[in-house]
Amino acid sequence: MIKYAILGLLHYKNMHGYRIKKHIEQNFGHMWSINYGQIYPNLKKLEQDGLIRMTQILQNDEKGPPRKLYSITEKGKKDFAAWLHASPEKSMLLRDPFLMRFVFFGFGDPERALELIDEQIALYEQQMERRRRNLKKWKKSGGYVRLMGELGVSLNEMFLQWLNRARSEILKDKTGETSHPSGTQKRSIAR
Amino acid sequence: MIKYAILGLLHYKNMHGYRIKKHIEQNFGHMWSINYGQIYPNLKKLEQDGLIRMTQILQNDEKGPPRKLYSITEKGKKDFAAWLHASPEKSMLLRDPFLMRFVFFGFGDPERALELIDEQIALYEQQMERRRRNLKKWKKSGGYVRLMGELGVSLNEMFLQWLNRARSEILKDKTGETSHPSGTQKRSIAR
DNA sequence: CTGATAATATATACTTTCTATATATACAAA
DNA sequence: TTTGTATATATAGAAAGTATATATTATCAG
Repeated sequence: MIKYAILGLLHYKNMHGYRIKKHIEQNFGHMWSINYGQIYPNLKKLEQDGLIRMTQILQNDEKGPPRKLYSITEKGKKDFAAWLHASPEKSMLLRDPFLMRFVFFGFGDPERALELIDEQIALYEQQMERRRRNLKKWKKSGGYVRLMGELGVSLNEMFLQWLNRARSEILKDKTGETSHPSGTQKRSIAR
Repeated sequence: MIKYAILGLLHYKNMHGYRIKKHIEQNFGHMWSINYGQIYPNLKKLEQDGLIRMTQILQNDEKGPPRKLYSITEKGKKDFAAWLHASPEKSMLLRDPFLMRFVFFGFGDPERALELIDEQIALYEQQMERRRRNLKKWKKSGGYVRLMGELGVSLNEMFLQWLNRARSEILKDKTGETSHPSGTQKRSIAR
């Protein structure tokens, strides 16, 4: 999929790897983060396959080594268009080391569970501000990119609400019935 | 992270690979889907590291080849507990081939974009039913697992709302100003 | 002016995750 | 008897993600 993120960005303008990473993080980087170790091998492969081409090496006028500017080829545009109009094969994938812990909190210390929830709340409140700021920038720009930004804000809001609800439920359970903590899992998995 | 999903599940009871996959999908499989190609190599590695142990080979009373039952060791429990109480290193990752297309819909055919959105709406309405059904089962079970199920439902609801909003906005844009489609991206990426 | 630090940029080795496919067992149906 | 289907394990290979090395230049401290 990184392949198509790169091909898509090169529709806007010619870019070098470093810039591509910045754009990926700023545009659909709400829930995405990418690495140089993913960018450069992909650029190499795409060039080998003739989907992109290195057009020029720019001497960096600020600092650092020269930039390798890539542009998309006709073949690349065709490949991208075919992908864009195809029905997505796979569905949404959400992976979160916090949520992975959450389902198992019943095996751990409820105090620590609450601490970790508070960490998450703080983290996503911070992120919320950043996302709202970015949204203002996108208000002017193309519809799809703006809508994507709005999804990021909605997701963040929903998650914060859920975290707060979880927090108060666990707190209630802990103080209310210390002898029968419903959070203590034994064989409570659905079959 | 799959490592800890396996170690976590083995806290409930001894299991074989096939059963572990089913449980992963049914418990936190809202946004997760796992493959045998991820299960068996992990079981192998965990056994080598002494975190789990193959306790018995059960002759399958239904059909198919014998099952290899694994149990968690003391070392495994210690490793799991340390992970459970640690602050998560990385943050939420959302990867979705539909959303990846969505940000680039401006480079494609708006008609097709609407079709793909409708596909997603149909898909998530189906999923919504399944999730609500599962939620009823979890009402009885442990707090954390149930809360996790509720997150799945909230996420699904929010996403469906967003899809419908996106749908009507794109439709409005298309019929309203055919000469100035705001969906047509040129250089509308945030810097 | 020399050396340390920081920002820009590319590159590669390695690990984990994911996909695809092969193999074995047994029951049921055609 | 072959074909299909459900159960179960296993492995090869591709894609994604992490960690780290290297090069270039500006800036600032000593």
